[in-house]
Amino acid sequence: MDRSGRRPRTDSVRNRELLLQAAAAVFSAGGPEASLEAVARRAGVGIGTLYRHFPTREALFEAVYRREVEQLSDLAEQLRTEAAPVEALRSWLRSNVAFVATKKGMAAALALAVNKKSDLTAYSYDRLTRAVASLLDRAVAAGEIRADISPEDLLRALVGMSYLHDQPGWQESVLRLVDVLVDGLRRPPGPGRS
Amino acid sequence: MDRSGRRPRTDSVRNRELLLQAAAAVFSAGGPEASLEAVARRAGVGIGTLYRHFPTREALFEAVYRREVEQLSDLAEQLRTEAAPVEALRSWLRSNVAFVATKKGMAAALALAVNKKSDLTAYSYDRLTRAVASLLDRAVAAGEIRADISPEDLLRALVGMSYLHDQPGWQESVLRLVDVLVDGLRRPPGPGRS
DNA sequence: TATGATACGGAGGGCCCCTCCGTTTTTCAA
DNA sequence: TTGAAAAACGGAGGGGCCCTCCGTATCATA
Repeated sequence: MDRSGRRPRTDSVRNRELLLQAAAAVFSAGGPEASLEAVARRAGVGIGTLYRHFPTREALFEAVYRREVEQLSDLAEQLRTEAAPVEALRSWLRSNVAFVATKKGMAAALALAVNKKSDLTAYSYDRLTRAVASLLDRAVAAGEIRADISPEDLLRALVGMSYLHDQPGWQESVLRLVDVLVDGLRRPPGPGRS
Repeated sequence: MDRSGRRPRTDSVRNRELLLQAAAAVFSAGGPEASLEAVARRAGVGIGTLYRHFPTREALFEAVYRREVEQLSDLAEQLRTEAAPVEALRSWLRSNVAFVATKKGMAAALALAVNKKSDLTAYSYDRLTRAVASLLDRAVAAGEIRADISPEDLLRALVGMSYLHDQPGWQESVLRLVDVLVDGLRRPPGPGRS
């Protein structure tokens, strides 16, 4: 704690910055070598220094992401005054997708093993894709829903929406989202954006 | 390999089954104690036996999940002949949500640290939720989209949809799904299911 | 410059991953 | 029934990572 009026030590400030940069680099690369010890090595500081600055894995993650999150927050503010309501919403959602794109490697690195699923999904997704495809194709053939969404896309959207929820009652919200998604599928590809 | 006509050893068959049951139990519980060594301990076999039956973490995961995946696949076949097209699709999607509910603990366990995000999301989601809420509220106020979807739900849906994609070109499919989602939001809460 | 406050580094205990190989169990033929 | 070959078992052990602890080094102030 720096309750006193003392200035923070310069080496402390410098090391904190070094650690943040190293963490961004190491985590973005992802993979198994994304350990906290690797971050410390890359920053050129001892492991103890890393833990003093960021007591938990999550603390480090949060510090690195904070700036980017604020960027997205600012973008929303900007869009709110510069675009029509629905288009502003759509535009922000789209920016968020791009944001996740550049940073998902980092998220995977934090999960330590998330990106190892390529072999797993081979069987599971193939099987489930066939299942959903059989339903999707029939609905499309009946002319009741749009035809430009693939079963893979739909499946991933579904699993993804379920995947991140943790609160009690999350199932209700996912079911509501499923209804929205289906409503969206119902109309033919409308006058899209831009 | 058992290229010969020899019967498989009974202890081998028994241990394989013990391991599958132990893995389901340990992984469902999730948490940090979901190590492969814990699975072996619970099954009452040596760690070497586990690795002989399931050389990789993914092999064990796949074996446990195979039955449940096939169950979902069968359900689709059944629905295909017993319900109207769109309702069959919706119904299957909903069953899938329930399926993920019971098994997400296992998925988290395999990722080793995925469930540690509760503290992380506190800040990040709060910030991003405010951002999306500002846009959502305005669109709702303008009467252009339905009002029963919370910003939290929308955000999680979005992140989730992005989260599971790995193939090149995944961004396009996510963007397409975002369009579907928005189209779905556009109409007022229609004549929902059941 | 002296000194107390602050930060640094890395050794070390614990847990886990995965491999390797001596030991035990099982199958099958005689 | 018996015994030898085949198959499977178990766990020690090397390596890596997590995180803590504390003696040492550095910095801010007087």
